[in-house]
Amino acid sequence: MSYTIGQLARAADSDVETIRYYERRGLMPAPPRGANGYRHYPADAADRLRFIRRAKRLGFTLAETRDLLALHDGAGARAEVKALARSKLADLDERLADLARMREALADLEARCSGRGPVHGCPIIQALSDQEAT
Amino acid sequence: MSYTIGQLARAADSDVETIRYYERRGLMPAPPRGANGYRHYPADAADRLRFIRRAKRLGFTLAETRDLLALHDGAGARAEVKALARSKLADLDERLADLARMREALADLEARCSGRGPVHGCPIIQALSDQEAT
DNA sequence: CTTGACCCCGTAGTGTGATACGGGATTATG
DNA sequence: CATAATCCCGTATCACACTACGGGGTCAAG
Repeated sequence: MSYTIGQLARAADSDVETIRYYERRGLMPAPPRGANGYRHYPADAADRLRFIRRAKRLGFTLAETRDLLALHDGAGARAEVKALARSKLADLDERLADLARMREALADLEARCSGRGPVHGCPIIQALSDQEAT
Repeated sequence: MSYTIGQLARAADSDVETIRYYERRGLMPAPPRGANGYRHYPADAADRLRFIRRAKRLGFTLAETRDLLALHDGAGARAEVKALARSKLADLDERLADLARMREALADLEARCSGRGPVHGCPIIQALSDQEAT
């Protein structure tokens, strides 16, 4: 048996509109249609949706996930998968470093703010207003 | 003397369009206009643009920065500034934790992938395809 | 056989932070 | 005085990942 799009959405804990969106974006292949035009999904379509969700959880964008799926579908070498992973890892490291820098700067300011009295003299506002700093 | 929008953009290392955008978004107050309709900015407008840039570097969104500016402009208590900082700190911590989790999961997978041979059997693809995992 | 659930499609809207475009007025430069 | 630079405005576009809407066809249950 095959799924309708609504059944697939329920089976994969996804959403009809999202599945149609993934089809437009090239992540889900266009399935065969019945005489009424309805999409008929094979059983493994739900796996593909889960694959997409897991890739997203690892930080891959839909475009990158599409590439991973293409690799999964058989075209290419394992080296390409590793390269995608490595590049995403570098991306995550960069974002982590950025966020960590923000966090430290803000934590320092927050610690120095008494939280009492008027805004005037608040070290956070002062730091943001600093004439000197860029 | 006062700045035209272009002079202000140069002085604050910003951009004419960005300044107009900040005005629309309520971060920059609408300045007085000349007879020709041109905006005339006071000298401290450049400080305000720098304030915005610094707040962005600390991770505040434009909407949050608008709130910080309102506080800076005199309305409110220091406690509100500290509360905004704390809440943004919590936000940053959450994003850091999310990213760190992603990073660890992906780093593990990446380390286990030989990078040689066919995609079939690749631990990264296998993890994404796992029937069991959510 | 009607009603409601489901499906189709294309298009528009969301939020974030800008950036670009096009047409028209004004001002500064040579 | 011509021309280049700058200013005005509203609207559109970008990336990202959806989500919603409107209008119409189809299908299953009572």
